Amino acid sequence: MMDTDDHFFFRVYEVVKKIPPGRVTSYGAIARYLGSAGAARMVGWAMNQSHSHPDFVPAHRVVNRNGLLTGKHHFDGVNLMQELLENEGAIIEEDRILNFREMFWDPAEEPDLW
DNA sequence: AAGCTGACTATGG
DNA sequence: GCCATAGCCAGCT
Repeated sequence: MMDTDDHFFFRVYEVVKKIPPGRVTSYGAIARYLGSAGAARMVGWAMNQSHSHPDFVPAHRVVNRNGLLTGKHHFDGVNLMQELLENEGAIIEEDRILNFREMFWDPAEEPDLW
């Protein structure tokens, strides 16, 4: 485990930045990938602080396990998150990604990341 | 220092 | 399939 602790947020950003356009993932999937299953809430917190990260972090591609845009209220515009996702091919209705299952991207199943 | 909070999730009724 | 409950972990008050 080494330095995973201090770099937890950093690692979260690294993973989020690797989410391909047109794909989305969940907080839990990221936490699990980082070896901290159950730290899904921390991933959410990391997103909350993502503006502090020097690089662009596509936080809009991270939603909860139901494909619900739980973090939309944290974006500038109320519908900014939704618009960004729709621009990438997501079909959203009432803050929920209808084709979530089809867009889902699990970092733990991506050999390229390892 | 102790308790609350939250961009979560899994489980049971 | 929807609602309530309980773990979860780190930051914030």
